[in-house]
Amino acid sequence: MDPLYKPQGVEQRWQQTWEEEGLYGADPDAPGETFVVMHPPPNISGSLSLGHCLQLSLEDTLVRWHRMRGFNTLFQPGYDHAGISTWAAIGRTLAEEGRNQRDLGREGFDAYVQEWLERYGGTIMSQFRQLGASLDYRRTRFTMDEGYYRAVMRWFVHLYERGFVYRANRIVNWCPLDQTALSDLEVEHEDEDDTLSYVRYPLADGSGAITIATVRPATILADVAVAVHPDDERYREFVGREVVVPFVERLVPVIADERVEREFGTGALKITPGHDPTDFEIGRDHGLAELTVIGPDGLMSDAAGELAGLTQEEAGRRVLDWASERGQLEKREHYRHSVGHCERCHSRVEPLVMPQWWLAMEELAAPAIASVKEGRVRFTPERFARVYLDWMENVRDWCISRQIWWGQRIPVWYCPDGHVTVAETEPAACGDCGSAELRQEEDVLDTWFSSALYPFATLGWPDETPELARYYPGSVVTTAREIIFLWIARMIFSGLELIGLDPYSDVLIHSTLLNPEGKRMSRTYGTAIDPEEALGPYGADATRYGLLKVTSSQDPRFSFGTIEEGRKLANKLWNASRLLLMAGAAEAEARPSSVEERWILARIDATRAEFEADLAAFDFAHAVQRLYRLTFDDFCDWYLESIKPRLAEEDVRATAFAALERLLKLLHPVMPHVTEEIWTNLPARETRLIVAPWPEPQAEFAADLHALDEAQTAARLYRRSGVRIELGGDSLRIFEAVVRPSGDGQGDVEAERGRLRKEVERSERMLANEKFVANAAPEVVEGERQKLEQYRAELDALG
RNA sequence: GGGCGCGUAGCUCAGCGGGAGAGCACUCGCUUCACACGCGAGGGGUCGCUGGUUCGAUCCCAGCCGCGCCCA
Repeated sequence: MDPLYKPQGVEQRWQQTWEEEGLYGADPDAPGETFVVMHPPPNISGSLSLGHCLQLSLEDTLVRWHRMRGFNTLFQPGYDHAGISTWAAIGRTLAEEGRNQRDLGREGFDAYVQEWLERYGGTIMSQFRQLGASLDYRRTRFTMDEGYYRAVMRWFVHLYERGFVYRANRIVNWCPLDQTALSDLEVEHEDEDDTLSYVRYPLADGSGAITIATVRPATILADVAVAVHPDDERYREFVGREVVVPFVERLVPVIADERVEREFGTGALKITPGHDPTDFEIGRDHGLAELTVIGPDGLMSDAAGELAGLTQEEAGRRVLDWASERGQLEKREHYRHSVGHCERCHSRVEPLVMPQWWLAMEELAAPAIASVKEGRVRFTPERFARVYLDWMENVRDWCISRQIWWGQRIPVWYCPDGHVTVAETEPAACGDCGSAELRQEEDVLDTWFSSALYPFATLGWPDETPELARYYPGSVVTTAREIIFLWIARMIFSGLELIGLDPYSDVLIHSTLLNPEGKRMSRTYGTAIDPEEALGPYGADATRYGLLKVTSSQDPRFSFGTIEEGRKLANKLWNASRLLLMAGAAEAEARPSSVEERWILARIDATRAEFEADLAAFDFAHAVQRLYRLTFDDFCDWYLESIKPRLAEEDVRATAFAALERLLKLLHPVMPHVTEEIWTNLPARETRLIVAPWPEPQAEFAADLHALDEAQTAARLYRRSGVRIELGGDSLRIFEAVVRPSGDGQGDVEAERGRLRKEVERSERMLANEKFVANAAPEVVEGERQKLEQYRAELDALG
C-alpha cells in the first residue's frame, strides 16, 4: 500500500466490479423493506454539471446506507427527452450550418435526434458511473422509449375520457423563435427597460378624451375596449360611452372592471384580448372580440392592414406617429417592467390566442394538496411545502400541447368531417363516421406531461409488472427548488390519479450550487464548472464528501476547499489502515482489554447513532462532519496513538480491526471507493463492503464514552503551556502514549494560574448575579456551578 | 407587485438565548518508527446596521442596508 492514497484507477475498478457483480441491481423478488430513489432524469441536451453531482451524491449516500441496512433498494436511472430544450439545442447546432429543424422534415429530425441521444445519453451514464452512483444501470429508461411512450398515451386517453383534457382557443405564451406554445412555467420573467406611451382616445361624441398608457403601441390595432376600475371617480362618467381607437379609428366601449390597476399609468387600460393575458380574461368576461394583429412569427399579420409584415417596433412607431400628428400622443416616459421570455431560447414571449390542448387542473390538484397538507408527502426543508401548496391552490389549467416535432405525439385523429377520435394507438377508422381517412394531430405533448409518470412508467406501468408491485410507491425524491411545480407537483397528482398512491413519502429540496463568483452555474453562460475538474484530480470520494459538506446552506458557492477536506479524509483513512495492516494480521473481533479500546468502540457507536439521525433528517453536511471528526480526532489522534505501544498484541490488533471495520462501514455511503479498497485489504475479507451489514448498535461500551476526558484535558494544558497536571493509571498511560511529553513538565504555571483565575472570576461574577440565579434555567445555573468547581479544582492541581 | 432565503475569521461555511467555531489560507515549532497531502501551537472576528424584548442577544422581535432566488 502506497503512503499516499491515489483514487485514480482504484475508483474505476470498483465501479466496474460492483456493477459486474450485480451489486447495484434491484431484485423485486428479493426480501426486505423497499427503498426506492428515482434519480431525476437529466436532459439529453447536455452533459452533467457539479450541481447534478451534488444531487447524485446525496441520493447515492441514502441508497448505499439503506442497501447496507438490508433494504431492497432500487436506484433508478434514466434520461429525459426534454422536448423544447432538446429542440432548441438542436436548433442552435443546425443554425450554425444555416439550417433549422423544420428543414429536416419530421422523420429527418427524428433520425438526427437519435444520434444526439446516443451521444449525450452515453456521456450522462458514464458520468453517473464515474461518481460511483450505484444506480441499477440495467434498468435505464428513456422518457420516449417504447414502453414509456405507451404509458404516456394511456395517461392522455385516461385524462381525455375523464374530461380533464380539452382543446380550446385561448391565449397562450407563444415563442416566436421556437414556433411553439409554452406553459406558464416555461416563461421566465426578466426586467427590461421600455417606454410607456400615453395615448389619447377621443370620445366618439367629441366631448373629450380618455388617455391610456401602453408599452406596446402596435397592439392598439387590436384594441376592443378601454377599461377603468369601477370605483375610480375620475372615469365614472366615461363608463358605457364609446371611444375611438387611434389609427384604426374603430369605436369601442369604455367598460368597468375590477382587475384594472388604478395606480398604473392613467388608471385607464386599453383592452387587447388577442395579445395580453389579463385583457384576454377581461375580454372573455365582457364578451369582447379577440382581434389579433401579430402573427406566430412575431411580425404584424395581414390583419394589421397597411402595417402587415412590419416588426412590432416599427408598427408601434407608425401608430405613435399617427397619434402625434393628431395631437393624441400626450407623453412618453421611461418604464422598467418585467417581460416574459422563453426559458430555452430567451425570445420575448408573444401572448397569442390560438387553439391548444389543455389539462384542467382543479380536480386533479385537490388530492395532491391533501397529501402534503396531511403529511403523507413531506418536504425537506419544510418551508417548501408552503411553496408547493401556494402554487397548487392557485393552479391554472396547463397548456400541454407543443408545436415541435420532438416528444410524444398527441394521440388524437381527425377525419375529413372533423370528427375527433382519441385512442392509445392509431385507430383504423374514425370513431364517429367510420372514415378511414385519418390525420393525426401534429402537436406533441409538453415534456413534463410525460415526466409526471416517471415514478411508475419506469416500472412498467400500465402493465402490472413485479417491479411496479414492489417499487411503487417510492421513498425519496430530490430536486432543485425550481422543479417543485414542473415535476414534483405533477408526479404527485398523476400518481394519485392513476394508482391512487403518492409516489414517495419525502421530497428533498437540495441546495443550488453557485460558482465561486456567486453566480448560478450555467453551461450556456459559461459559468458552470465541469465535474471533471473535481473528479479528475480529487476523485469521486473526495468530490462526494465535499459536495455533501456544503448542503446545509441554500446556495453555497462552490469551492475546492471542502473537496480537499474529503481528499484528506480518504488519505487519513488509508494511512490509519496501513498502520494496522503493517502491524500484522488478526481476525477482526472486539476483544477490548483497555479503556481506550472500549472508548473508541463507544465513540464509534455514538457517532453511528448521530450519523443515522442526521441522514434520516437529510442533514448531510453534519453527517459528513461527524465522520471527519470521528476519523481524525477519535480514531487516529487518540485511539491509534494510544494503542501503538501495544500493537504487537494480537488481541489489540483484533479489536483495532473490528473498530476499523465499523468505521469503514459508517464511511462507505459517503466515500464508497476508498472504504471498499481498504476493506478488501483487510485480513480474511471475502464479502464486499457495499453489501456488508450496517453496524448494529453496540451499547456495552457506552459507559466509557467519556473515559478519555481526563487525559485529553491534561493534553490540552500541556500542549498549550508545558504544564503537567498529575495523572495516574490509564489516564497517565494514555497521556504519555499520545502526547509523548518531554521536559520537566513545569512549563509556565503562573500563566496557567492566571488564566484559570480569570475563569473563576467570570464564573463567580455570573453566579453572584441574583437575577441570573433566579431567572436562568436551573440546568444552566447548575452547569455554571460545575464549571466553577472544575476551574477551582484545576487551580488546586497546579499547586 | 407577492413570497422565501442569506449577510459570522482573508476564503468556503457551521453555531441560532448562557463564555465566538471548523476546514483552507497565514505565522511558529517538529523529519516522531501510518500519513510532512503529516503532527503540535498560535495570530486573526464591534457575528451587516439601528432600535426593542431579556438577568443575559450572533441567536428572538421590528425597521433599515446589501446579495440571491421563486411566483405573478
